Amino acid sequence: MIASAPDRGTGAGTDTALAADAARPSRREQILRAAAQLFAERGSRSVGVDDVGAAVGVTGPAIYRHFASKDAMLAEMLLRISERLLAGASDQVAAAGPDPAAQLRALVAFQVDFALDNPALITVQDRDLGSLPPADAATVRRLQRRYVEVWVDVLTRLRPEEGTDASRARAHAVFGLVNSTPHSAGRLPRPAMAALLATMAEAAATA
Amino acid sequence: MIASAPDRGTGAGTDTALAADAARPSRREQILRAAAQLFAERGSRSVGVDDVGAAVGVTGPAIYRHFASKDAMLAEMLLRISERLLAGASDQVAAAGPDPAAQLRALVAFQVDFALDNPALITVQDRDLGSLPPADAATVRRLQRRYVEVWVDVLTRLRPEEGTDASRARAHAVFGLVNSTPHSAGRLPRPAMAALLATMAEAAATA
DNA sequence: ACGCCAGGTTAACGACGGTTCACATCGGGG
DNA sequence: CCCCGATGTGAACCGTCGTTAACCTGGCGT
Repeated sequence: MIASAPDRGTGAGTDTALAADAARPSRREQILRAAAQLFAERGSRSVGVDDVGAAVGVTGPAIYRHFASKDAMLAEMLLRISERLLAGASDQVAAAGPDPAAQLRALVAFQVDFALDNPALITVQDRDLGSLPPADAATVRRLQRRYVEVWVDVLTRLRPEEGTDASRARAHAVFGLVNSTPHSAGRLPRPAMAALLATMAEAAATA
Repeated sequence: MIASAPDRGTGAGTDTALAADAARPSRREQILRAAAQLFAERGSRSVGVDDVGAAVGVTGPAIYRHFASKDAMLAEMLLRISERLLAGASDQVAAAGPDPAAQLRALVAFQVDFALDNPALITVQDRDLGSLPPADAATVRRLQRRYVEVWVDVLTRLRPEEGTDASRARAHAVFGLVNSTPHSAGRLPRPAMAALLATMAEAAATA
């Protein structure tokens, strides 16, 4: 496997999902970002390796200097998102104190920000999971499940009279709500969009 | 050997929107339903014509006795959904009287029922639109836009202080919420699921 | 009884796309 | 200065898949 790009020391910069180094992203990161964009627009199976190459100014086969296969690209993409989401959600809950309502607000804000920052990844994640090699798909699904469980825990603590099945359905519904941003992109300024989604999500979660 | 397949054979949730003749679906309808199911599970590009054929007990090329091409299958599928949704929404609004709140409740109930009845079609519609020949894609998008506008009108009348952009974002968010049902399938009994989704959707729409 | 057509079948074709290969290039360390 | 590893290129390989072709068959109208 190709050696990973040199890490920026202690890397103080917060990276948005795929942007490991915003200033001068390695070719590898360029490819991942371009691929995410293309996959989101047309679906991973409709995007050729040549398309991805062209998007970063390189021919198709050059991709194989950085990734073992097209599937490996998709796998890394989805694994990163899942891990980021899970870690982020856990952090938010931990940082929000013991109040479930506060935890929910933190989770919603986190998910809204993530969705607005990474619409392409959001789209790819739930569209192309099935195009992953089974082993990777299983890993991603495990991570996703744990992410959902973070929400389910909070929601169940918030409304103990509902069962966990209802909480799970609620969680999925809230994801669907927030993740609708790729469909209504750009019509509203981002802060207004963030506020609107957060309001709607919290209302739905607690209705 | 199989002149006409046994009647209600396919156990899993059959999508009512594709069931033109529920009692004895024509081979053509069988194919559309099986294809919708497969497309929803694996994405249209990952499903071969042989797979669709096998799902209805024939070989791949037999499909071409009923459809001009694989694309034509997908096109008919998506055109039907879009038309059904638009017609249904228009009817609901017309039948709900002049009160925007009542109209919204009717729209929500309609969308929830449709999503619960046709999870496969819901999934295919927003995943495989891009795999459609451009002409068909344009038509579907036109129908979808008019469907959204039905919602936007109601939402804007309900909260005139918000602009239509916010209403549009709200509409998309509500669609995302309700259409999350394929992701949390079967955990709750259907009436409970319908009630939960309706409650959440109305709360989100009016928050 | 007969022929035709709707609907199937298998085999083959052709295009597309992922992947590999053999070869260029270039920049940096011994 | 030269070798080497990293990176990229164009050509070729090959499997998959949509589609077509040629042939079969069983039921139905006349």
